[in-house]
Amino acid sequence: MQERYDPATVETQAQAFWEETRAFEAKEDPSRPKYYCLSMFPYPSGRLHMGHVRNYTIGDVISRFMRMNGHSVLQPMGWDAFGLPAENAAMANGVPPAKWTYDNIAYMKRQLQSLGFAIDWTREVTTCKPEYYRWNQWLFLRMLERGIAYKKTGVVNWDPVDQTVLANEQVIDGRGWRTGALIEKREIPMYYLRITDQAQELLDALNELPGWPERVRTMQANWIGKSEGVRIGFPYELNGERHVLNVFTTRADTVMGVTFCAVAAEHPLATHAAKNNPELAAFIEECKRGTAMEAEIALMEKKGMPTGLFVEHPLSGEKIPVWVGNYVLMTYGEGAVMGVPAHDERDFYFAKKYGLPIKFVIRPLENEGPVPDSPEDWRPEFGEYGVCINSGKYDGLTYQQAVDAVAADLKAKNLGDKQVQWRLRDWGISRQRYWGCPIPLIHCASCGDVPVPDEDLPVILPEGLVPDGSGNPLAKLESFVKCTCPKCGAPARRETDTMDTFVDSSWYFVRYACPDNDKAMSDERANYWLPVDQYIGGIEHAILHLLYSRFWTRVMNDLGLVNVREPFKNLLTQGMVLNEAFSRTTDGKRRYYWAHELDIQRDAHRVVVSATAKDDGQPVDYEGWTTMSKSKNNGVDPQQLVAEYGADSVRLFMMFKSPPEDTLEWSDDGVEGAARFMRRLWRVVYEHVQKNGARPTGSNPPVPVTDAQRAMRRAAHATLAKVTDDIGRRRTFNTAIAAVMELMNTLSKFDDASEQGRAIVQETLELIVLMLAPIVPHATHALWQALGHSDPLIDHPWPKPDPGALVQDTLEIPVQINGKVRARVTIPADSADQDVLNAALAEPNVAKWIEGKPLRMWKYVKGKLLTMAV
RNA sequence: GCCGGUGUGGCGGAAUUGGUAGACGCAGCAGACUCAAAAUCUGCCAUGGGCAACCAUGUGUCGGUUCGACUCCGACCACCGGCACCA
Repeated sequence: MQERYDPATVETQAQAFWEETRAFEAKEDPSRPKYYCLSMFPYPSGRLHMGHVRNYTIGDVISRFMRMNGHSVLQPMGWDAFGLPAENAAMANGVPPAKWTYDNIAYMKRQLQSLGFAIDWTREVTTCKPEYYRWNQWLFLRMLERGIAYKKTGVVNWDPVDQTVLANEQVIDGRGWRTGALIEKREIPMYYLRITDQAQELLDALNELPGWPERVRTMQANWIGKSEGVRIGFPYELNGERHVLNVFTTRADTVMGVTFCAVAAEHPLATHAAKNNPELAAFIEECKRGTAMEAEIALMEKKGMPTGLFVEHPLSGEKIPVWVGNYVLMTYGEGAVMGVPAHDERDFYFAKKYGLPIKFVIRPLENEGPVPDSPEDWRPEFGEYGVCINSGKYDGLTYQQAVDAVAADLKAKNLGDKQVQWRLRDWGISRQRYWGCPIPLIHCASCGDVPVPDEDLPVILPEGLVPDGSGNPLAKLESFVKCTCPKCGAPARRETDTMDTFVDSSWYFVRYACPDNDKAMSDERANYWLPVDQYIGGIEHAILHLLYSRFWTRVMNDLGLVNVREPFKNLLTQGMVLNEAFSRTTDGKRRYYWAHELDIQRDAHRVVVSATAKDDGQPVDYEGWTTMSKSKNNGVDPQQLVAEYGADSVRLFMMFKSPPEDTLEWSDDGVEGAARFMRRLWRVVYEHVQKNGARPTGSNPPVPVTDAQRAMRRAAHATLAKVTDDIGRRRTFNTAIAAVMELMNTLSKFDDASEQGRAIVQETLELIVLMLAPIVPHATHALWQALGHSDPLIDHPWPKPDPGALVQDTLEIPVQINGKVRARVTIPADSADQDVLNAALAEPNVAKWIEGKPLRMWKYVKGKLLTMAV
């Protein structure tokens, strides 16, 4: 054993050993319980960022821990390799997305290997390779056959200058990121997957996922958004024909308070009314400008304009004006809403703004006073449930009674009924982009949309193109587009849209089980490994990716391709890694600065006071803590840290800094602290081995004879019990590491050169090495050998605490009087409650605080504390 | 705007089921070792009062439940994630 801890040597040796013994290759071993530990695969953006390091270290700790606990563990890795950044890089550098992507993959793979993750690289999956994405295409065709995939129009962001569809991310303040042109919404044909058919099951099954965080289940449930209400039809005549404008509401009890209806700008009624109304046509055009992003629409000023058309109130027969509202979403329900200004806040302000009547039809239950006449401002109680008033035959009914009565009356008139409405929309998978999986369809003038026959799959994406920002380069590549119709043989055109990259990531975890199968999408090996026992990834994926994966897995299950319906049994959502960001905006363009490009002034609390750029001395803006991202120039390169401190110190620091589900604020301080701990651990083992020799404990644990020896052994085994629980159940690696550090501090103070003392030191060091093995696998691999063991640590069984070592004879119990600790008493561990009280009353400080006052109550919480009230 | 989350010393965090607030680490201060530096080791380290024992205050803000609240309830504030074409 070397005297000095040299991470570079130790890590090279350990990694060479794992490689020689092919230690990371997962086996379908029926004799052991399986454990599938999956981390969300990275987008190959260039280099690993700290979020990846955090994610994959968590996965590696769990994998190695489960392996030591006797499981056959699969920990795979792959690349979410299609996507927009490759096209952006291509435009910036003139390099095809494929080359850029494969170069990045090669670099990032080396980085992952240098961090010592126990990944089975024989199962590597890359989504931009035909042998992977052919199965996207194959399953898409199966969905088409079953009507799960279908075609309809969808709304996209249109850049009128570049004549191209933009992603939401490429729209900045309503303008195209490259052209600066005002963005328009545009409707184009797209392919959709009927995820809404599964809405009820996707919602119900959330209750069967106890291994998922509550917050993720809540977010998904709200996203699916089941609401039970009433569909209400407002009849109207148009060109002599009778039509019905359908709206959905959860407040059918307020139907007699309707004073207007509002439709989306894209609604047929709006289009009709605009024909002879240039002012309205202009307003509709205005509504169509701006982005398709829901968040921006929600923040817009609510605007409207009357169509001049009226509908009939289905119950009162009143004439109700129809407005166009920029806040009405064509995608929710039927693109129309009823307006009840008296009982809906948004309708209230809309009515105030445009002088529409406000009719109160609900009185709050507890309020018997008069109904407000024409209030200036909205009050929360207006929106509460109550009793119907001014509602004719419904007067006096409560919420549920009124809803039932209104629904029944509407049904009788054939103008509505109770209805379940979902917030969830079908999944649009068409992207007007080059770097993605081609949608396997052929457009024939006579046969229509014709699926590519299975034997012609995969439709291969040509890899050499370089997009220029003016639309999809595939559409300009005649050799790709020109083809013959598989049905009639006539010349035809190939679909040039590609699939949403969420398709790629919706089933990659299946393919890890059988990446080499070129005959089928999945096979029996998938049924051995699935479901994923532990999934780990960023909280930002809590809704979309996880919901799509759940949906896709159900489709595969229905087709008999996998035998699970839920892909992920347990989910750990790690928090974001944050860093400070600095930027300067000139001429509307924002530039982000690296910290090393700045002089940063901080106050005594290390809070940034000001910052100036080194190149021009001018101030830059401090944006505070935000997620590390490439665009913000605030990422930290793990490679530099690994080179300086070693992989183990980086891993230790990432696990110690924060609990895995919390955000992690990056700081350079602390990696050094982790390295210090590693050096100290190394030195303690070295000194012990030098002094006492390496004599493995074996099956006969040391027998303590002194109190100090007993205490030392108890500390070691109590720590083991805690660390086992922290890693195995709680997943709080930070507290596990803290406990080991504490044990190291205790061991440093244990100075005992006797035979028993030396054996206890040996045993404690062995336990420390075993407990840290999943977290810092390289150094512990070497230290295990130094302690005299010849078996590989990676497969050594996880130790169990010795119950005999944990027994305590006496306890120190805090004594509370009126909720404040006033003394501590030392008592035998098996004391009766009354004896503990007597011991406490004998304490001078207790006597002082009681001072003859009678005890109102007292209680001994066994082993924890004694409390009394006077 | 809607949905979800977070808030504890100078800093990251600990307190697992309502039971000792501040474990462990970072930074800082003091000392030891050294010709010196680095490395290492020891001690101190919420605020106010006190020589000390100890006392008071204290977990974003305001209020409540309880013998006892960081933990439960209500209202509010700030920040973070998601909002369907970033991944």
